[in-house]
Amino acid sequence: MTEESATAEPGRTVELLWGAKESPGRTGLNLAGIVAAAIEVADAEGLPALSMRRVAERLGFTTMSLYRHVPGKAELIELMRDAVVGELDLSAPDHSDSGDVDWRTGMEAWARAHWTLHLRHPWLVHTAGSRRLPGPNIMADYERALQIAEGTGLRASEVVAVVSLVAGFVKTAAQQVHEVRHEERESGVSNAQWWRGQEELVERMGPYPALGRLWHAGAFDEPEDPFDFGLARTLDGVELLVARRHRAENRDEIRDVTAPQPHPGQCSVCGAEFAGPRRGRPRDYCSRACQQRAYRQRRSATSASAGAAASDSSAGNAL
Amino acid sequence: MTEESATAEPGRTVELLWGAKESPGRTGLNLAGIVAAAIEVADAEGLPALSMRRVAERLGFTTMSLYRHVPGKAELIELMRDAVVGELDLSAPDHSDSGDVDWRTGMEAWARAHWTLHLRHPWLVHTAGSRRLPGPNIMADYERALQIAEGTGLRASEVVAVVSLVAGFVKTAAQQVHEVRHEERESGVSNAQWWRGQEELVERMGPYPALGRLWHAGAFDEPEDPFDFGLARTLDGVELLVARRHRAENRDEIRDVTAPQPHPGQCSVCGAEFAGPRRGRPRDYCSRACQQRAYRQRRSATSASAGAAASDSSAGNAL
DNA sequence: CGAATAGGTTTATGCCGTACACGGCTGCGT
DNA sequence: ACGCAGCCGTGTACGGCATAAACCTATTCG
Repeated sequence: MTEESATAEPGRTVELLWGAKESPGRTGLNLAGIVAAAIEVADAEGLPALSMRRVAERLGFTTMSLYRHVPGKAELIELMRDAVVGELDLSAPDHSDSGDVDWRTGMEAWARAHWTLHLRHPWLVHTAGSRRLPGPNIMADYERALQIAEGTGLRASEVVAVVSLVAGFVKTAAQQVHEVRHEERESGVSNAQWWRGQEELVERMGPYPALGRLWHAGAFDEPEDPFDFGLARTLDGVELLVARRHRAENRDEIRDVTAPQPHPGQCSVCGAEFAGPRRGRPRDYCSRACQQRAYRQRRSATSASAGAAASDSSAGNAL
Repeated sequence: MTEESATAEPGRTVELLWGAKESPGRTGLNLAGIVAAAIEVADAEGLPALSMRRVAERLGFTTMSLYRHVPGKAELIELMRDAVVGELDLSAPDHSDSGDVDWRTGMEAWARAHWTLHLRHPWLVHTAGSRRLPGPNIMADYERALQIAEGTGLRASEVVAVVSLVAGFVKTAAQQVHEVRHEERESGVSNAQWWRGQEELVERMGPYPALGRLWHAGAFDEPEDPFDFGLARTLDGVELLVARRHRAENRDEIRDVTAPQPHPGQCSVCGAEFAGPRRGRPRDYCSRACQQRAYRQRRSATSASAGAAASDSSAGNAL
């Protein structure tokens, strides 16, 4: 998986990524052509099949000729990443209405755009996304995501974390789907067929009661769409945080002012709206059940993470 | 990166994973030793440094000797996966209290256990997790996760999706952290240092206003812990779904969750219209009798519906 | 006109996974 | 006791990989 990065001067690669002049009239090899050919190979045959040889052959040149234009394979992949991110449409920033409208629809659109990108270029999930030298397209895309996430009104560090979370989710979902697809292709057995074939196994060697129950309930016959399901949960989770923050803010304001108003509330656990008491302290939860849930949640949040988990930071990757 | 899997009979590998007898008295090479050595190499030097040669050297044998015990590298990695998952502690099933207590703390514990596993074995994120031939430890762990997720009371397909979501999140979070760590090691520059070095860049070539704002707000100096933050959001998202389901059930299935409805109601059992209370929670039933009918109905409806024809499906990976 | 330079090529090095043929050992049926 | 089969470790070899270094040739520029 390559893994090695630019051994030479970093200035060279930044020039490749950002300079991008490359007089277009030339006849022979050029950077754009190499990158395009590499993307074609990777799209068609996967990252492991991507080699300098294959790219050079496709272009009708010798292997080593590529090295006149690209420092090495790692940099080539970096260039490929930036190139495909350039396919994304960054338009529809916040065109109309109010300024910070609806971070959620924006975030969802961003996620879905990346999702289709991953479907088009399966090899993306196997690339590292180095913090070093993010190309211009990647930077623009990251900026876009941050702008959207800023609409949540969360703290700066949380905004960044939200973008990482959503980007990470998309990547994982793509990974999972491609895994299944890859195995289907390789074995010629569709996933459904495979699970059906496992029926005997599941039933016979069944010290797996839960798996058995779920299997019999059809969980694997009519599965949830992993992307839609996961994205909804993830954004719900973010939205809940946002709602809690807003509530906390508004609470202060309202309390300072003359309070008695029939407080319509929004449950800080399930988000449902409910009619609060007309006087007295406004309720936080729509039901005893949600109150209990919140308690458990609070309790579990106190447990420190066992792992060392270097506190050094970890801003890292968007795409 | 290998990518190829068992070209030979699949029966062989399943035997390796599950058979595991391997009379322990033998002096020479054995499967367990090979797997252990491979794990040591991968832990210490990363997956790309893992080669059959390196493993063999560490054991004092020739490269080809390994092939007497393992069909190939792909299978060796599969064995490594299963072996490290075996390190997990599957205890604390649902020891006490009521049956379905607190899926959330269970799920969080499961996630944290996997998190430390990924910190201990960074190469895990680069392995595929094939649906074929999951080893016994992986199966047991998956079963465990499903059991926990069943506590949500969600539908079968959703339970599976929840496990995939959480497992995927852990993997992604680990990936992001290892990426950063790897680059730090490689470049000798800590992440914080790097971002500080970017200050000029961000400011100078700043068509990145959001990035600039967040940077100045210290988002990258004191970032959120990506694991804790993401896990909380993810589980919040799931919990929201659970809460909504409970509310919907209690309220009797239909009816929009967000619409509290004006007071005059229509009995959801007999359909009769009736005048509801002028304030407080609107009633769902026109009479105590209908309420009771609904209860009985709900109780008998516990029987699961049989899954129809199998669609494409996409169950996939846990770990 | 001479020299520098950019672009493409050739050759070589050292990794990698693994196919294949071989040899020594051990145990079993005769 | 003998032969033979099977297991286990070995040696050699092949094709593929990234890439370092030297080389060859036009074009360009002083």
